[in-house]
Amino acid sequence: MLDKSHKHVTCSTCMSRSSSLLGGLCSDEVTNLEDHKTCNYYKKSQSLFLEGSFPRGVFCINQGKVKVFKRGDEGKEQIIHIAKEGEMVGFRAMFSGDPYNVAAETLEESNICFIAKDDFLNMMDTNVTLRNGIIKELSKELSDRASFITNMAQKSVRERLAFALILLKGVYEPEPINLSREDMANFVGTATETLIRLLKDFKEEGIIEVHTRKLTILNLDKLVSIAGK
Amino acid sequence: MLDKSHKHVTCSTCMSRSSSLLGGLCSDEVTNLEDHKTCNYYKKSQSLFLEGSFPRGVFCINQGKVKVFKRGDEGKEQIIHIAKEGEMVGFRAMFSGDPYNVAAETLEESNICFIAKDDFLNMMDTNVTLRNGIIKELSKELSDRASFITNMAQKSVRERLAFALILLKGVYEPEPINLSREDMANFVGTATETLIRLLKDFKEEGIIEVHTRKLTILNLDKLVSIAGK
DNA sequence: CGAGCGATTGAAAAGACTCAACCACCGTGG
DNA sequence: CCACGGTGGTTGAGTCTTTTCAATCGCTCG
Repeated sequence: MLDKSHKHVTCSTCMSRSSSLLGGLCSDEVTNLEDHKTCNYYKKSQSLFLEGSFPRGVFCINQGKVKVFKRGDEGKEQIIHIAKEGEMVGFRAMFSGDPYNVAAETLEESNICFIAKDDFLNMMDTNVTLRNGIIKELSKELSDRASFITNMAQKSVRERLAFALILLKGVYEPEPINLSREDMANFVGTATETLIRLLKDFKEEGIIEVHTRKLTILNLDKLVSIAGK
Repeated sequence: MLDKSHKHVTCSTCMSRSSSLLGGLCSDEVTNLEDHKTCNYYKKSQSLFLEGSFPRGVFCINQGKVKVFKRGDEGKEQIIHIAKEGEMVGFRAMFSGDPYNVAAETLEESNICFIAKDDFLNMMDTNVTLRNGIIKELSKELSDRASFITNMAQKSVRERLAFALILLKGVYEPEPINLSREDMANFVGTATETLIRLLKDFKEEGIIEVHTRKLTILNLDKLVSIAGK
């Protein structure tokens, strides 16, 4: 069970921070960060920010998972990314000055800290490591998305599902993967029914194991070979 | 016809530079840039860099067009972006330290300058405007790609083609759009035959006009309404 | 003039989606 | 404690879009 006291998360001892983009801060900076950040407990399915709204700061996930998604014409979500503990969410639009092009929402109960825009930009001005980390992170995501686009355009749903499960294995550590069928379909980019049928195939092929919502990968190698390059 | 003398492009008078990310340089910096950059004439279909190679610097397009693409499992190209005069190409991987995840190749004869990695990174260190411009650009592209992914996942080929033509209108200014059917298909993310059939539909609906390879948009509004949000 | 590549067309097959119905689990209130 | 209602999960059938494969056409370059 999660600690619901929002006062309890301190940056200096935060395991999520040390392995994140904010891991390179000196102790003064951490103290300063601690003074300026706020921390909140979120229930499942709560919104961090909406598409079209203007960014007021960045979110640091201390515990929990967050989906970042965009809605298509008919309102169907396309999940672009699933963020876990240690990741930061919502900083891209802060730099461009544009409103958010995506929305973010918790997938489970979570502890998430918030750093206001000005504070964060100040840190970036003074801390070269942080700045370079951010630039590197943006570049990496850009590269990931080029692959995502190519997969979406060229792979079959079966291949994409295999690929998605491999990614999800990294997000849900330790397993099992615990995601609604609809969210999983919206991540893979397919209809819920199609996703369910393919999961069934994988189950029959002994690749995965399923208990209600919870999914465990039994044969990663096979998934890798299905997913392709 | 293009000027094939690679010595002829000077940064200080370069119209492509002034409207680009490098528009904010002071005159000292421009002089310095001029000393360090090289400029080359490229024929159609020449490679700027390959997927998997390591970045040695950035490319500034003075004249011409460049496709940025990634190959899928079966070698089919997915075009991620088409860059025109004034755009810079190939800087993302430079920051992440990884090899290129995409390749770039000229679509027509082009004049393209090259700035070595160290020189560019030095400029970024000293010039806040440039640095912020880069961060902003990275963020913007990230946002574009979120939309690209969503379109790819949720729109029909017809809708995506309409969307692509609108984008291409912006790249090919003045029209006509002049792109091989295969490249266009690889941009839309479909089979060449499907693309051809849909172009034929658009032609019959009076939306576009086609002369061999050259394509002009007659009814932009209709394209917009087909493309959707 | 001929070779070759890109463009085009047709026909058939496959993959994925939609729609509709049904099931199963879970929390609620009687 | 159990019936009820609701949400999310599952299945089946039919349809439609898109792909694939094969063949033809037509321009351009040597």
